Amino acid sequence: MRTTAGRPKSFDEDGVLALAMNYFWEHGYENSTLDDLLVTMGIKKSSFYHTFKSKEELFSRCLDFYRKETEKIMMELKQQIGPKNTMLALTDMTLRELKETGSVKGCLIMNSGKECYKRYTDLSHQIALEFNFMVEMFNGFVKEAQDKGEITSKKDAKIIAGRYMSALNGMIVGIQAGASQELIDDLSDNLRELLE
Amino acid sequence: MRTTAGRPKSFDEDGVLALAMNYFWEHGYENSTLDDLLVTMGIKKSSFYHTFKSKEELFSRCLDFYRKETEKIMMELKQQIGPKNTMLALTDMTLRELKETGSVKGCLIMNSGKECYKRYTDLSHQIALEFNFMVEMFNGFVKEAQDKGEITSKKDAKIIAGRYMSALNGMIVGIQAGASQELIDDLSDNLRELLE
DNA sequence: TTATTTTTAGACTAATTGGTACAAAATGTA
DNA sequence: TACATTTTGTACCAATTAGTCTAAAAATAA
Repeated sequence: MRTTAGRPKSFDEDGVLALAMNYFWEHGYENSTLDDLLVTMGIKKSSFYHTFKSKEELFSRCLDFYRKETEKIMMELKQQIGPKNTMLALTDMTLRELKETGSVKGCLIMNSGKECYKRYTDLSHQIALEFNFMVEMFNGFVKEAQDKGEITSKKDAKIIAGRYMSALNGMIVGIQAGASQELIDDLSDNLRELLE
Repeated sequence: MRTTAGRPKSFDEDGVLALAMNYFWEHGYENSTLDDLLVTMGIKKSSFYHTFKSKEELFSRCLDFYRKETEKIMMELKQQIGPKNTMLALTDMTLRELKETGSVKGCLIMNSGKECYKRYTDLSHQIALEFNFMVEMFNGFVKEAQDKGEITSKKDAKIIAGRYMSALNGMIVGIQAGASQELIDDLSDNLRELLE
């Protein structure tokens, strides 16, 4: 199946993409320097620019990678624990991350939306697409949960999904701004109620 | 009342603070360069460093200024339209800003919380204080609104206030990530329902 | 006037940044 | 072998950044 001549690529593109994505996720776009990313990815600068156009293009591909990866993970989880519990798992994961590491990263798409807003128009446009893609996925989850009777609320699935996402993001921003444990506890109760 | 010798300060400290605060609010902390800020404040670099220790200290003072200013405005508004309507005004102002300018800035404290999180520990600590100060203020508003019968829900005021703040921030992040008008409309409906 | 302080103005620094250029070595195919 | 391609290494670049320094002018009090 190898048809091209020359030295073959020694690194897996998706592999380094995953590494870069996690670094971006942890540090944000602008706060990730190219040198940091290169160390993380384990490749040299010349090698990087041979494969990727720029830091921005790398980030763009990471955003896409993130959304696809998230979707894949959620779909697999849905098979195991059902749609409602998969959505609740997002809240649980956030709370567990906070307990175990002392901080929360939040959703890469949301973080990037805020960071790129009104400053990187190309990225913002892409982020809007990824965001709405995720909204659609959540809609599907809620719909399925309603069909299965996991969610008894007769509200429009779109409304439930949107409010849940929004409330989750609100909680994350609150945590990052310094919300008390008491407030965090109540906000997570609220999240669970939203899926009843 | 003037006792000190020497040339008197030609600029009002609160005045330039307000100008800097608005610039930070629009552009964020790191994306506001010192030169931009100096132009905005209308003072020279030497003059700036004579009065302020550093960019970080300026920002710190702006955060404090913002919170106090916000509180003052909300207190005044409360006198005119009552506590519940004052809280609802935050949502309305956000929606109006979006309609009129095509974008939303969000709350400076929240924005800064995200930007400084795990990176500027001193600022993060201060932001947590400002944040919880605002939470307390909102609690007071809800309590008063319940006493007046503007809010009929018997839920704990703390819970209502926390959920409202969180939902508002969730909507703002959503808008900045590219939420559809349909979603925005529903989230603002939700915000109104939270204060019933 | 004299002492004190703030102002402007401009040059300067040291560090960081994303990105380019180039050559040599490595690793494959034909 | 000849050719193609990727890799490493290193040097470099141009721009941006927060902050320092120095000196002279301006505005006030005593």
